[in-house]
Amino acid sequence: MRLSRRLRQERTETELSGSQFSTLGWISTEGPLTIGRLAELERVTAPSMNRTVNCLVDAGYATRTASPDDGRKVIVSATEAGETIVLETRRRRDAWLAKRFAALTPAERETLAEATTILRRLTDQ
Amino acid sequence: MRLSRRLRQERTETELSGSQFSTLGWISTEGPLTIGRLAELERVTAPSMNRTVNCLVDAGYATRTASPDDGRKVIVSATEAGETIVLETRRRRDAWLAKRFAALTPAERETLAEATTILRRLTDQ
DNA sequence: TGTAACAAATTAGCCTTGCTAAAGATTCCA
DNA sequence: TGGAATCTTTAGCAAGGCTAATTTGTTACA
Repeated sequence: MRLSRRLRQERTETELSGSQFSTLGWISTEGPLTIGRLAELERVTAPSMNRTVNCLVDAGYATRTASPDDGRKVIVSATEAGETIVLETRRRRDAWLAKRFAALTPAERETLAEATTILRRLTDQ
Repeated sequence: MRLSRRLRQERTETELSGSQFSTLGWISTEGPLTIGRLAELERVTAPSMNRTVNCLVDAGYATRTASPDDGRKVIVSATEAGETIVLETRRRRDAWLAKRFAALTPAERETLAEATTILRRLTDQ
């Protein structure tokens, strides 16, 4: 929690919020996903995800399309601007972390990588 | 972020929120602290911390006292009820994590412990 | 085939907890 | 002693969780 507050301090005004960026990241790397699936991935309720997607659509970073096979579902895709901002933001955020990471030993970086894997397994249970 | 959302799902209704519990934890283990110091420890602004402390005081888990050496400062201390709930909540939360941790190897647990140390250093810079 | 149950998204409204700006207190120092 | 600095507090805003209820579409079965 404290690390994410610290990272938030590094965010510029024009950037997307944590949830928005994380959600856009999913559809950027996994391809188009439904609201329900995104909610599941972000461990958030469907209404919460719906609002996040609204923000992304309003900002021009994502689009909603009806699912061809099931009219209840909505497919969320990243626009070109969305893909672009994911890459740019990642690059900019990495800059902050990269400075810190540069001060770590390779062994320490490896420890963080392993911890990430373990934590992901814990949350996915 | 996703892990903390997952952990939030394990919280019962009567329990304190994440920020409240974390703040109470500081004064429980570090002893009485000022609002400003708590804000710094939690990486939050003073007004935000002030509100968190209000909640704790209203709930009977903490008390405000004027600093004897500097009238501007306010010392926040844990009440007996506060100390008690920190211990109880920790025990209950640990139960959830403990089940998951039991499934880890000693080496994996060690990796998480090391990662914590490294991350703490990163946030404190 | 018509209808009832179910499923997915959405809307509405609440709460917590960040924030900034500004207002009190109190202290420090020239 | 008066003004700047420091610490807390108040007020008000925004993001982003949540639940409950509504809408729309699908599926199952009598």
